[in-house]
Amino acid sequence: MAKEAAGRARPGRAPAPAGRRARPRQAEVAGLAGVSQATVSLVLSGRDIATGRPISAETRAKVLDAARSLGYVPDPAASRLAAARNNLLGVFSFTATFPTDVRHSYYPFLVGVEQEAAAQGYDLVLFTGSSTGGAGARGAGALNRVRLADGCLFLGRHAPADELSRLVADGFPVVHVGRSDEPEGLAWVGADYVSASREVVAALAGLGHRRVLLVREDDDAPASADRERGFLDGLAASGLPGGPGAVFRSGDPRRELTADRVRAWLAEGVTAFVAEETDTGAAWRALRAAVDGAGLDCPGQVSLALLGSPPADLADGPVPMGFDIPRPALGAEAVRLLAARIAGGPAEGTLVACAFRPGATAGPPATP
Amino acid sequence: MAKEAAGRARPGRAPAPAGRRARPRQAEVAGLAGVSQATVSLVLSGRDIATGRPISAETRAKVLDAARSLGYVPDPAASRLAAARNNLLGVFSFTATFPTDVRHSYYPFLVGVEQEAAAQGYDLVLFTGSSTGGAGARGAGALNRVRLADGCLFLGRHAPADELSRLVADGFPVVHVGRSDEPEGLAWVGADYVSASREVVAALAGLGHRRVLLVREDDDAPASADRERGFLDGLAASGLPGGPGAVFRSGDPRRELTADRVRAWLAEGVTAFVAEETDTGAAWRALRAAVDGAGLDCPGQVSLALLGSPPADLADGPVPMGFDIPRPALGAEAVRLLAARIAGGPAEGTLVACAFRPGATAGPPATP
DNA sequence: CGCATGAGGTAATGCGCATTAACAGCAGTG
DNA sequence: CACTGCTGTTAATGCGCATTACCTCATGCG
Repeated sequence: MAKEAAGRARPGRAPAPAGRRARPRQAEVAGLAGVSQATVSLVLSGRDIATGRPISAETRAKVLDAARSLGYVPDPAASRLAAARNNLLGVFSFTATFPTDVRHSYYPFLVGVEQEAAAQGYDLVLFTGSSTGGAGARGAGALNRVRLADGCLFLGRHAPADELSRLVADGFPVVHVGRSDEPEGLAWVGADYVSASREVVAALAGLGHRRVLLVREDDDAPASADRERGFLDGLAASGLPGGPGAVFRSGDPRRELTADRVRAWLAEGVTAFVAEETDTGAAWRALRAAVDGAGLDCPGQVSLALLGSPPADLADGPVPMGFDIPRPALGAEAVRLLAARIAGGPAEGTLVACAFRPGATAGPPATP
Repeated sequence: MAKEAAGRARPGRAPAPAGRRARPRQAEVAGLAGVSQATVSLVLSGRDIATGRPISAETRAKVLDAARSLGYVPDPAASRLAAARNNLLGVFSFTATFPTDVRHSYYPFLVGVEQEAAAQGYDLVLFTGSSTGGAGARGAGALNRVRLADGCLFLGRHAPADELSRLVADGFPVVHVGRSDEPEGLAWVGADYVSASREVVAALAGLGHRRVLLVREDDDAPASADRERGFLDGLAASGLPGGPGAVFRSGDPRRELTADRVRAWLAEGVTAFVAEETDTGAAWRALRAAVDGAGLDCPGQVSLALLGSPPADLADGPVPMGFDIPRPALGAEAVRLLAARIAGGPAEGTLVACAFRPGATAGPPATP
């Protein structure tokens, strides 16, 4: 190449967006220290020692002095470009509820996610519109935005399997928070609803209950299926009657959960009710409303349990028997798994145990 | 491997960190579409229309199809390096408290930030370790990480002015949530504590109170200073006695806020107390404890007001007179300002009004 | 017919850093 | 004394994208 220093207009960058200048680069540090840019990079990144690259103490000192005196700070964009990774983890949520509700289920995860991400040296990218179910989450290919990060966490009961499978197939590191078999090869961390639900039934059986009924929503998320399975397992383990008659699906307008219906169940010998928790808390609300409507005393005349934590707006009532989902722990575990996947680890599923909560809504069955 | 092409061994990057499948780049999109990388860049950035570059509709379509089918997404680091922008907004917090506390002050902002960011077409980067005061926040130059984003929001009462001023001086777009004069030229959005506090005092004066006392923490954040100023302004406007005697700084062990002290003030003619809100809620807690300890009825014997919203764990008590900080609105406004700064706008300060809350802790003064 | 004009696109370049082959010096060996 | 093995440093290269100078065709026009 010939005439450069001459008056040739050169392509490439424009003359710098006014105001943004003055940041010293490694090249300038190198000039001041009288070494090459490569040496500066080696010294400043400490890669000289780590990789057995020998750099004399004298050179090190010169470079460090020069860097300090110029106030050098590395440009993260450049570092990340050169290193082919950006230390960014994505967070994307499919929970389509308004922010006020989301606050209660989404944020506890985030607490754990953030702590563990910090521990692993990652920053987080929140894909906007995802937690609010807004425009950002819509449209085919919207999920592709997440490829910007080194890997991504997905939250929510109903993940779009087809969209996800594309990412998984491409080998993009993905971890779903919540058990999921849908896209083959998807890594996930989930709460162990089966064991936890079984434990709740066992506790009720231990109190003397012989007929227990599950109220669940008419919705087929894995989380609901797991609770039902644990519930039925628990009945079987305690020798109690199971089968379809032990499960009531609410949500259907023709099968409303009314006070009358509750009275009818009691007449049939049911002494305890178990509701599943979801992000809306609908099943638990309906159950409580029906029991209150029937004027029943709890736990005097009827025992109640909730397979999860009560929604925040019902927090003032008596603490229900049930279990707590360790959301921060789940978030942290998800980050660990994701970091492992980014490093080339396998796509496995992990269950995290829930904590049993005795509560104050269950007692011995009433003797008629 | 046989010497490819020209047989020259080439330095530069290693052959990609095993397992990490390369994200599609513009070059691959170009290959699939049968055009050059430059064309892809032009089409995908929409720069063709904006700058009057002519690109045929046919070519546009080919490029867009290819990009979609490959799931192309631009590399933020590369965009940033080449063009100095990547549609990412940073969020960094200096509030160094444990997550449980943070939950109540940090998250409401985030709700507004996320909504507005989505509206403006930005995704968010949460710099980890910042809100938890963890490793990520430590060390000089830790703030430099935020340069990855196009601009950054800073939250927290005590921003390190020296670190921030470097960013500001370099022309990096920064907005602080909370009024701040510290680094010259720092843009901020803040709640109008002065007006809101004045309004609370006016309300008390309107009820007939003639001596009102402010309980504040021994801490010199702008937010505290503003409340005090509004309080004193309010006293003056209503012709009530102000001066240092109207303000009590708690926090000092020798000046504890005790029941006895409260009784003494009442004897001196004080009939109402105002406490400032901070992230810990210490002043309000201390005041309530002292009043309760003195066995005083509120609002029968003494009126109370809180310059802010009550901490979540005290939410069950009577709603205090005071004002609510519109945190989501503040967050949204901060994003708008930041977007404007990125676009080259001025570094201004903006005040957002707080909503007066009548509450149930203030009434007419007791007649002795 | 010769040349300007414009449309549609491509080649070349660099952003700031990390990486590595290659080179320069310099002691020890056979 | 050529040769190998070190140690310390540098030149060259590319990461993925944005930018702009420069091509190549048609077409219009005096």
